[in-house]
Amino acid sequence: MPRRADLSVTFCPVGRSAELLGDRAVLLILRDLFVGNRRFEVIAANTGLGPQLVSARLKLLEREAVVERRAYQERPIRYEYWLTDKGKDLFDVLYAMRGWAERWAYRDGETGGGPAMRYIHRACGTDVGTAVVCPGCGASMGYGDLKGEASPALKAEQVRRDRLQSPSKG
Amino acid sequence: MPRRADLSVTFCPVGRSAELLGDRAVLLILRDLFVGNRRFEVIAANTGLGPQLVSARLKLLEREAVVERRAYQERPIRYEYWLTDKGKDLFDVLYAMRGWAERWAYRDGETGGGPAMRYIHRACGTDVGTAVVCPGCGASMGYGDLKGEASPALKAEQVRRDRLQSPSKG
DNA sequence: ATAGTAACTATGATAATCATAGTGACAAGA
DNA sequence: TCTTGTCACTATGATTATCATAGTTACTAT
Repeated sequence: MPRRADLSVTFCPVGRSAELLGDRAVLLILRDLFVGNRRFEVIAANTGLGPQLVSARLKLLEREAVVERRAYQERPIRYEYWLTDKGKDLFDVLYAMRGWAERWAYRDGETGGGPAMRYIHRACGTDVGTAVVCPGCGASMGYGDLKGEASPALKAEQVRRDRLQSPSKG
Repeated sequence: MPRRADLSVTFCPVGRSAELLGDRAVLLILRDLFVGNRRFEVIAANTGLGPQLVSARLKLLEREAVVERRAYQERPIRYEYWLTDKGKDLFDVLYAMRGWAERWAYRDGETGGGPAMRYIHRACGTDVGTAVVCPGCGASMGYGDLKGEASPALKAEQVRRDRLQSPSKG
């Protein structure tokens, strides 16, 4: 990122968040981490970002204590990236972004009727739509309380991405 | 922005939002619009962004129907930028960003004890902290239901910014 | 010895951002 | 009329980030 005026160090909380979140690559990587994609190659493939960008952003997220690198095997040593508590607490932001997109970012019928991604409140089983408070039981919901399910259109896209990455398994 | 792979057209709702919101300038401009800064020069000064960037992003936001340009005077013709309904609906995202920053982005005592920005639920007068449901009356809150008040530290910073822009009024 | 896998790093072209300066249309005062 | 001032931008050239592509490292499996 280009060097910026020192207005970048601000007391404004939105400004502070924007330093980290005002970056497409960061948001896409966070999305993947929330969905459970923890490995470098998977994240790179699913976000469509080049490996240098993924590498740079994961390092940034680690430095910011949003993400934590854990070895999942020795010999050859391989790592996964896990959200920390600080990272998991970004769920509300991503969930709000998703809600806005569901309401505004699709043309009619583009997703085949329903939302692009459905969320079910684990505790009571209701489809929460884009609400932040469960319309079924009234509980407020955070990370872990919701189970996401991709629409057929989104699932199909994910399969296409996998094919692109490993054509041998076609 | 550099040309990207066509993975940018995705069915993933977070991905769609990220196309617009994954940009520091966009987030800072939106913040200003939510705070009530609607004029070009004020936005440029308060965000610390150059006029070309502000110009480019306002055009983008207008194209995306998030923002609407309205003349506030003829001769000489001058414009203000107003959030549309689609724009106002981004409040939840910015509010979630603010909440995360309040919880994680400040060192102890940096803001002088309290939050950088306080929000009061207009309907019942309680300080909502970083909650999405009013801890006083239990109502869920959106744009317009909350009144923001900057902490002394943040206010001081805004004054400094004004001084920078118009030193004559020092 | 060869091929494969996962997590990266290196390179050069392209594109975005920055600081700074300038433009156009008008108003207000000397 | 001439100068100064205001607001909303546009223009320019240097700097920096991103992209596509290729290569590296360290192993395992055949």
